[in-house]
Amino acid sequence: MRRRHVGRPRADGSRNEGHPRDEIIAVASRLFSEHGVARTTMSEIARRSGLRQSSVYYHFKDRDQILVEIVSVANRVILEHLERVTADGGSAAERLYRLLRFDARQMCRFAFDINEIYRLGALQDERFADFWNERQELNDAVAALIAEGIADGALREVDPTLTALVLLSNDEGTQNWFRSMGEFGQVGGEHYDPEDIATFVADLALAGLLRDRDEVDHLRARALELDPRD
Amino acid sequence: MRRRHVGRPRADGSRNEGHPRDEIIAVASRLFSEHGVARTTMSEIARRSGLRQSSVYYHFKDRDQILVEIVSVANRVILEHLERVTADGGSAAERLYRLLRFDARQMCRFAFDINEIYRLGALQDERFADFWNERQELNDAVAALIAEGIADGALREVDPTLTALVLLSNDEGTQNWFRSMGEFGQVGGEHYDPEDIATFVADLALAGLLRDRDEVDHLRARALELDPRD
DNA sequence: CCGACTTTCGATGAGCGTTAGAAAGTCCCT
DNA sequence: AGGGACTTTCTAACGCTCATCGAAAGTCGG
Repeated sequence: MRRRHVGRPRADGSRNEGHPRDEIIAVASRLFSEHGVARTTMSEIARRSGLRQSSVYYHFKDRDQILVEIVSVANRVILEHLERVTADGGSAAERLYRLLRFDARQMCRFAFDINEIYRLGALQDERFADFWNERQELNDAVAALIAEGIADGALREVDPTLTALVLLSNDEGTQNWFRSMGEFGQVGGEHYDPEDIATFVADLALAGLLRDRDEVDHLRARALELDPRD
Repeated sequence: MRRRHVGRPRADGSRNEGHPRDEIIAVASRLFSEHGVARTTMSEIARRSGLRQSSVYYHFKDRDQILVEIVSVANRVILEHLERVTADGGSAAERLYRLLRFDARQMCRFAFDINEIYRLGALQDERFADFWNERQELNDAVAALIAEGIADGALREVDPTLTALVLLSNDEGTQNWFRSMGEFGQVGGEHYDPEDIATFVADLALAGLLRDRDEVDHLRARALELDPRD
């Protein structure tokens, strides 16, 4: 049994089923996505949540707190997929392909910009600590996958840590132009969707890493089978 | 013959040889780089330039104007290198390798963050128009290089435009973690410098694109010879 | 019905980017 | 040498932002 609307009523009379926190997160997420974090004001977030500006601070300590809440989802989605991929088994190369493709797709689809976090979050530790830890976890997992692939002879001999960093940041970089493409319509008259891009990025990465490059077709087929378009 | 200190003297008595514009650009560039664009205030820029806050507006229309001035350099440096590479001749694959490596190196070295521009500049056209046009020019050039490489049989058959976008954004993505690495010391206990990273990124890209992957060693050797560490 | 708790409000303050107009010099012409 | 034009900087002010504070308006449990 849930209490019904405890607390002072809102000025505009609106009521919110479920936690206002969630409503704020949803609204902020969309605004951050549309206008960028820097150009989104607390007033705007409050207004669209049916609240006065200062009321948002009852639910969140400050603006960055909202950000943290949103971005922590990003890493978590990919880490979850990592677990699934691990559970499914298959060769290291196959798991790597699936992870990279999923990550790139996720980046393109993600409600807003991971790159902005690097700017806003890089300095102020503490609050973003969880984010960076999970990021590190992801990076270690990819590095381990690469090391495994090298060990079993499927991949060329590269530095696993460096390669993991480069591959993950490739995915993030992809988001840059994909997002601006959305705003400007197309790039160079062509249109690409997240599926195409993600698949191509994964293809290119493994074509560069595999000893036997013909293997890529097989990996792609497996990935499309196990992680279909949703 | 140059006039000596026309205009009202500064409050703090400081004098500036050369144009204050250049001083402001230099100061802003460093601050943007250290703290990010979003967290750099006009007061801080002014203070370090020996000016009062509002005096900066005599030299620049607004904050973004300073940004535009700085970032326009980024594309231009790479476009210049493109010209040099074109003039030097060599196979399409060789020119592509050199361009990618230079771009990645440039990104790591660049005083501040290209990714932030995508966020801040994406929406407000006009002022950033030149930046985007030059970016497009670069992209077209890379796509043309790839097309040429496919035509002469050196590269696999890929979509030149899509590949160009992905490769360039890879370079940009690299900057993300390279920069945060610098702040946090190292990543995973390892240390990488821009040369290593850039060379690896170019290696990986061409290993994925070349039909004959053994060719990479040759391309790398040529690139190191023609574009030595500076 | 009353006190405790929850949620929102309105008022307020410090700090930001930006604008406007005055001020303090140099330069050039007579 | 004097004075007007020009250049560069200043001080003062405005409107907007994020954030804090204490009061207010409801529900809940006894």
